[in-house]
Amino acid sequence: MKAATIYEVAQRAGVSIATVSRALRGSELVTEATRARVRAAAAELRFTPNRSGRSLAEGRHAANGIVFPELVGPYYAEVVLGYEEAAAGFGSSVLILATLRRPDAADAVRELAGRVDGLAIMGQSVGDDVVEEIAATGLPLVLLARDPVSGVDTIRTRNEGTAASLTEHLLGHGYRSFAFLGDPEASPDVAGRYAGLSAALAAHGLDAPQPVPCGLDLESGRKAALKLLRDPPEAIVGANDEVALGVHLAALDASAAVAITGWDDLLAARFAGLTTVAQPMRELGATAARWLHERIAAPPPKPRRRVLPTQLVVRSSCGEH
Amino acid sequence: MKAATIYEVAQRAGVSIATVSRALRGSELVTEATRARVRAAAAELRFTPNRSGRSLAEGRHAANGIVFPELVGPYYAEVVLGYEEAAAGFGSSVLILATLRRPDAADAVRELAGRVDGLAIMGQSVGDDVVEEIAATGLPLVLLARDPVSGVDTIRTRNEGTAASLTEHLLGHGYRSFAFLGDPEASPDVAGRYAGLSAALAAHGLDAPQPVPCGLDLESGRKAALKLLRDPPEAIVGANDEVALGVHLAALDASAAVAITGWDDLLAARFAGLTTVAQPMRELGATAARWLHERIAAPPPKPRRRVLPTQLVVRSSCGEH
DNA sequence: GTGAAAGCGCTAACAC
DNA sequence: GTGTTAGCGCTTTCAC
Repeated sequence: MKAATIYEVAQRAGVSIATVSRALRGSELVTEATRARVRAAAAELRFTPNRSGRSLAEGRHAANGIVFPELVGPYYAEVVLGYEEAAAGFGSSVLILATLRRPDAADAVRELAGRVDGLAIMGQSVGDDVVEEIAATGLPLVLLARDPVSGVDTIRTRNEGTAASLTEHLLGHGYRSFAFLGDPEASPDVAGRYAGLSAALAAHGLDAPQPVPCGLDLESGRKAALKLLRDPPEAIVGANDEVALGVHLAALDASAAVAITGWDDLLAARFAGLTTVAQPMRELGATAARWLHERIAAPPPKPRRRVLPTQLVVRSSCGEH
Repeated sequence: MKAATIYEVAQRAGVSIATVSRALRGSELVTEATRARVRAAAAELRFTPNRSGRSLAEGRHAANGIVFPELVGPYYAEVVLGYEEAAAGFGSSVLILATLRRPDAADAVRELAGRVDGLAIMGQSVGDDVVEEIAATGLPLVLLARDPVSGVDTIRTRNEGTAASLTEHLLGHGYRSFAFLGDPEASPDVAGRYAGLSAALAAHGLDAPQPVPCGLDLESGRKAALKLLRDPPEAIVGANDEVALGVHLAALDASAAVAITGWDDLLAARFAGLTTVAQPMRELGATAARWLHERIAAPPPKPRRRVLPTQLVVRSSCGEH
């Protein structure tokens, strides 16, 4: 059953396609009588305006996109869902794209860019070169959890400050030997957390440990911990909760008593008793959608920057209280 | 900076728009020399074909959609991500839509239907009437985790059988008094789980408990448990992990010793030691994308049905082993 | 208030 | 091999 077009509705209602368009979109320039007739015809034909035709004529997509790196873990899902919720509130549909492991990630992002009125791009998804290229086309953009690119809006969550607080807390427990699991090179978030740790240690006259490069998933954390636990430090700071939970499992297996902290405050962290840092992930996504909406309506003169607050969540994994 | 059109590329390369189209889409009917010239012109202009124009001309969107009810919890996120991964593999973009709490959910789904070549619709999102209406337009559809609708593909996960196994396991622990938290009326999944519990109890000459209606989130589970724990049964079967984890928290608070089970095997379940049932959520989404792809290419004569296997995951929350 | 007609940017017949 | 041209379905002037 082919979808009905505006022509068929027009014919059935005995009017022109222009009138159908006006009637259905609530234009003032139509008698209520004609409008009713058109509505009836449209209903009978189950008419829904073809989106491509409409977009082409209007010159806009009424859709926004979000690009994120990974399919794994609750973190990105939360951001995406916050984004969707806000975008839907503005009447925009949402296109999602996960890039990691796709050899053609840049192409996929370019293609996506052609389907939307605005795009949110998260860290670890595609390089700054691609971001700059797309920004140059004039497409409204907002960067999430990644370093700013000239002229583009950026929203991040606080890393350094809270990492320092976290470190202070661990120092308060009396720990003096630390390990950091995560690769500062791989992500600005991780870099910020490591920097906060280093700064706080330095403030106490302690040297920062060499970071132990480690993927941001549970299994990577567990494996990295297996080695580390042969000669365990007093405290292990994971770059995120999944890593920390992996360490937690390894420590349980090895019956090792070591303080562990994470980052993100996943639901699982609560049940593992993991000391961690809560991030407003949903709000991160929602703010992105809102900024994009504003930028599409009226580009602000200057690119905006925002750092959302994060909060230390102390549980039992960092030691007795 | 306005996006370049095919006309500008054509002019710059000194060819017709048809040649540009052919050259860029890899048609055989173009000299390598012209192709190179066109490519160069396109690159200089940062040309990306306008998606609406292309869709309109091709009569397809090269995009699929997925509709799910809620923004909360890892369950839906997993399904969506499985869907996205598979759809991207087929060259389809993915549009997502969360319906719950939106008064205009049906309209949003209709609108989405007009943007895609195929649509996956999950349980609890919109009613069967909307599904039937959209199915009638001929749009390829696949239903996820919900009761079948005439003529439409459906994929579910096994509930009854595994719920019975779970119940047998609890009976094996010696428990004879049970409570079920969840509303069978609200979801076919919950209904199936309750039915499996009832059947297994009946097989042992036991009456099924009245289900305790309860939302599918942690807080609902916790609140429902608060009442229940005044006169606790030996075992509490939660309709999903979030509910069960809520019960778990309530039981900890009340220092109540009661067996608890969930459903979904969230990451948190592992750390709470929750006995639960693992569902192939990612595969659920991926299968949906695959079926949609197949149905768009060539509609199968009969609607397909599939029930994906689920697996009992025994941990400590159901008692000592 | 309503209709005719000109695009929006692209693909694909059809000519040459 | 390449160009011309007719749509794809819709919105929106411009006439009447």
